[in-house]
Amino acid sequence: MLTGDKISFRDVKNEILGRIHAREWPPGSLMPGEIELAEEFGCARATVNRAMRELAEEGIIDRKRKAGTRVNIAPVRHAKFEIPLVRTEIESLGASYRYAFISRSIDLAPDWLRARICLGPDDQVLHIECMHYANNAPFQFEDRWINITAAPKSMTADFSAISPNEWLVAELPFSEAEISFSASAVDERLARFLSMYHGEPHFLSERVTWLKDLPITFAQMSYGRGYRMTTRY
Amino acid sequence: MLTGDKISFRDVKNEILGRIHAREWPPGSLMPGEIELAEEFGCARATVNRAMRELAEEGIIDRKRKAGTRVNIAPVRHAKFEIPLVRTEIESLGASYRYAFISRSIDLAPDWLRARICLGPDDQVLHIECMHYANNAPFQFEDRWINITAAPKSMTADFSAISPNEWLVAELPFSEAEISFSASAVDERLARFLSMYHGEPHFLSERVTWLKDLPITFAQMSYGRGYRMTTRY
DNA sequence: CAGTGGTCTAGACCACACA
DNA sequence: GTGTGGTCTAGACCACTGC
Repeated sequence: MLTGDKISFRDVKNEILGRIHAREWPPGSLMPGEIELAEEFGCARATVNRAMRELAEEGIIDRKRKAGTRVNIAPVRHAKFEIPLVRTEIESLGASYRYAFISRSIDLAPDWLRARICLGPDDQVLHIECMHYANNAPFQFEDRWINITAAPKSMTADFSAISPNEWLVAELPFSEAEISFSASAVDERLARFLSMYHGEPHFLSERVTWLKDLPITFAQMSYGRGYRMTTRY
Repeated sequence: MLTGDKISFRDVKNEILGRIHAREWPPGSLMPGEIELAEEFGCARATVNRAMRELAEEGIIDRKRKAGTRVNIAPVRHAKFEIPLVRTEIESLGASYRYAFISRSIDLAPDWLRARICLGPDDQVLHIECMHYANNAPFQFEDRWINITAAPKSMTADFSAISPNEWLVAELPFSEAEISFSASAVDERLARFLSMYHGEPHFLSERVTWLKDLPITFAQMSYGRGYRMTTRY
């Protein structure tokens, strides 16, 4: 367990993980306190604290004041997915990126959108459609709605040159986002843009972002054939 | 900014975030060092360190020794998804859970599986198929392959009573997992189990887990109609 | 009320990466 | 080399919560 002369919080973490895996501290059981472990490992309590805090963040253990620390029975695993810019995503695949603008319009927010992101009946939205290509093959169709009240500057942005995705990240910080993934069938129009068949399954990502309770944007990203989202943990 | 008499790492974090949002430290710029900030905020360096470390973990800033800390130009956002037991997932929706065993067999690992998770040509696998229901409606079809070499105990488990999902979580720790999501069309057999139409899109989740380079299990989870995976960040 | 984790401090040394 | 972040320490006080 010694990697050097001093005990690192990583050593402590690994040792604890090992004991949990070895069922030395079985799921549901109470682990020793920080002070006790610090003495056993010959390190400061802060070191044990950091190790255990990280394990708690990862969902391996559960900590409560006064009650102590327990090994989680069903460790709720967390998978972390990176949410990059489409361009970054494509370029990191080693492919060339191309952006294509499709349409732009300004409308009263349609009812379904008002309901979805809590807009008033008189709020106007900027509606953009565009495509993202990887090596000139259709990669993603972006259907973007921007709340003009929250982002008046979007009116003057030139979305024929820069994608709304990229413009928003650069211009508008957000405090909160909701993202969801599902599978859906492409309709006839979408099928043409993505070079797919009408009714073919596609991976759909929907995103809403807010800046302090003020809805900024709603987007539907439809991915082309064969897209998969992968992560390790 | 003061929440009490002492400066918390949360205060520091919020203050830094505020300045980044206000473009006081624009994207790509070099931020002051830890010592300087600690002096400005009137707290210890460790406090600033923790604040900045968390911001770095969240992808907001980028830290390098000697080079200093910079605001990320394109903050790579991370979305965290919980990966619970199917049962837990269903119950937390307020629905009743039911498990149904379908089939069990022991075979030489098929070629596609050997290639997928790096098995030898003579390795045997336990193949289980089962269903998970929410309020008696089809929720998920689980197609599970277990590496017998890595998990000999699985041979004697009673998978007609407990789902492989649950058995594995309880019995076999893993050190690493890969998970991926995609959209696919249901084939004829799957359609019957999920009460869907042949060719209908469904959300597909694939998972591989390892224990120190030793592949343990591969699973395909096919979700029923309308499933969506959602998170906030 | 008392015990456990949560956090802050002040100081120290180390490791890495840039010049 | 030298400066910046990375980490450990020893000690202290606080806050929550179960008894």
